[in-house]
Amino acid sequence: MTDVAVYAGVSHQTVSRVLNDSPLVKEETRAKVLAAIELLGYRRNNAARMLATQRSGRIGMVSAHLILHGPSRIATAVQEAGHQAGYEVSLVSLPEFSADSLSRAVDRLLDEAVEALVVAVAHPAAREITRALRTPIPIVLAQGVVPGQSMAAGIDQVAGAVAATEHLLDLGHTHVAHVTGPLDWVEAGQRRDGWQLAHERRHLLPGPEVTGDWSPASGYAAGQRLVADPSVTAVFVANDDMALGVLRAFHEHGRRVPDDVSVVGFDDIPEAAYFWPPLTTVNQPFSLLGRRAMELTLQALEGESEAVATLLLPELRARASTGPAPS
Amino acid sequence: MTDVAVYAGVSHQTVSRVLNDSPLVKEETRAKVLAAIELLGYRRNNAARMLATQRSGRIGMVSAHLILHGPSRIATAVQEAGHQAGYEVSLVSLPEFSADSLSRAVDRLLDEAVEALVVAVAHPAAREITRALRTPIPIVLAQGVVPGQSMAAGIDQVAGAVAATEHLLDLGHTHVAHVTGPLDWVEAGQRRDGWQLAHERRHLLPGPEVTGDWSPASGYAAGQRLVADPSVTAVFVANDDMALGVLRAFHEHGRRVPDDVSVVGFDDIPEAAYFWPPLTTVNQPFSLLGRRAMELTLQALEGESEAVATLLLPELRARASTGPAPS
DNA sequence: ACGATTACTGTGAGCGCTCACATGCCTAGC
DNA sequence: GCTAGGCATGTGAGCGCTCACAGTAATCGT
Repeated sequence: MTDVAVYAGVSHQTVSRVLNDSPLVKEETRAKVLAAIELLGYRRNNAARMLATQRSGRIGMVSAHLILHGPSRIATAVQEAGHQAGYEVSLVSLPEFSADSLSRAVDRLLDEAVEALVVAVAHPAAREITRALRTPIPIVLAQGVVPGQSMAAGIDQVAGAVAATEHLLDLGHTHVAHVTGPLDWVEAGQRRDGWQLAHERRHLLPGPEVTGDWSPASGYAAGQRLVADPSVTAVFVANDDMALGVLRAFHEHGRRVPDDVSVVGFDDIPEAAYFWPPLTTVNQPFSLLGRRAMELTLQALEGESEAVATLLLPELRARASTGPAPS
Repeated sequence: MTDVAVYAGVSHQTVSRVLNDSPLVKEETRAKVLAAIELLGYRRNNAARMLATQRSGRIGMVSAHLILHGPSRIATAVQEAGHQAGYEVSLVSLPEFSADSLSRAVDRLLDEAVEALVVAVAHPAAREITRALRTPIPIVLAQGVVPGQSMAAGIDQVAGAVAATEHLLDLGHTHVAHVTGPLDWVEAGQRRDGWQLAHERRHLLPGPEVTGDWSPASGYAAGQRLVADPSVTAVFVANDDMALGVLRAFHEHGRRVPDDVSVVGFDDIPEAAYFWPPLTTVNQPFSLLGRRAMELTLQALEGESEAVATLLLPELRARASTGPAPS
């Protein structure tokens, strides 16, 4: 920086002003400085800047299972929203779901002097752990959100599951089976709750429940068990990947979809519309969620009072995999 | 840090030594310092450390289309390998494929003082742009790699495409149709080359070629065009997502897979084995690629001579979507 | 024509750490 | 008993930037 200053014939402070777009620098001087910067290939040293300003301009995000559709969409959306707000977003992904690995990830981010933390980990323990953190920075949850929680943005999983289940009940099915996700995920539990709630509201007994792990393979295994039960005419599967496995199991056993059995998924992955048959599913507004989470973060950063959780509404996408109950 | 030093009754330098695991500090003193750190909730200021050491311990990665399977797998693998080597990995994703957006992403990373750059962008221009960069840091390519290139790790797309095509020719098909990816992706071109090469080697004429954009929707559109051609008994599709669309188009037109027509995909996404029928496809060793790219990066960081590109071999996974040519 | 304002630019300290070096202490060797 | 050498610790400078403040020159009003 001194080099630039000398070359442009000004003081280091003037160079600093040019770099920070200060309005109090003469156009002519600015041009000289800019030219010197260009010529010398100068880049401002961010570490020094951070040290002097006591700010990092960085927001930390911790996420898990980035290979899955939902988490990866959320991470992308948060990152983009952060960039737009002029922040750098550091993403650390958890190798596994342990308290230990979470706190190591947070540690890592704290070392980078992040000014806020967005936690998108669907494990119920995530809430407690992050709450127990003794740091003054704002923490926003973007997954595994329960209603009424403060500083959190989520998608209403219960509402989505109710919509999916009701869609099937409306078609005349008397009960709906359910393939759950791993129940240590907040979302998996909430989708299961919604499925039960929809039955309760109509005074119906829910169909059988099988637990999966989000993977197509687990859906396939679940499907094979459901095939054995002839009373099952409708299945609500907790995500699209597992629904794919369920569809395959039904195909293999000659059960036609939707003639013999209807299937609904969750997530609306890009592939879902091209399954055979095209999958009725629940679309989640991930991009919106990312933006909302970032809004909350920025508000907190500006010292606004703690906002309450926002729950966004997912939306049913009816396709060919669901039809009236067989008579 | 001074606070800690005072509290522990030592000098700031001793605290620094404890923080850096220096062996020249007495066990007793170390314990005192550690206690003071714990009590005061002290965290070392990384910005100051970077400023003093002139090192950032950070590797930059630029990637595009993180929603797609391949790119996201590569990014995850690189990040993990970097962490294991004690580096922080900053990932910036490109909103689009322009030279401008690439150089902005690189700028962003250079601002963070990254010590090396991993570029995983499949666009041919990426190579030129990064090469033209006037920075002394090592740059490693992890996608869009052509053989013989230096400082790059890639997966041999041509070999994969040859394997896929030959698998079909071996089954007695006299020619294979091809659904390409967007041809401004290096990988899409290379898979197309491999498809042609396999035909040439057997002195056969390749079947029709349709261009897609990686999405299931584009695969579906391509499938509808291929259905119209009764001579098409085998299709090599440049990725699994498009293959899904192709399968659906065939289903809709009553063409049985694999009895009437065989389909091969590329990528081996987790869903592929559960398509209907299960999709024969080409598995790419993404995790290995990520590790390899990081190895190259670390070598370059240690000042080793420029290594030549590594090309990893993908592997055909034969499943039920391919069968003998109809007689 | 003078001080009061405005517009721009310069000065020096300090952010929190590590580096190179200086110092003090203890043990071993003769 | 004295010194050479190793171990443990302390000292001060400086990394590259921004902040608060102190100039200096040009402009204005009366």
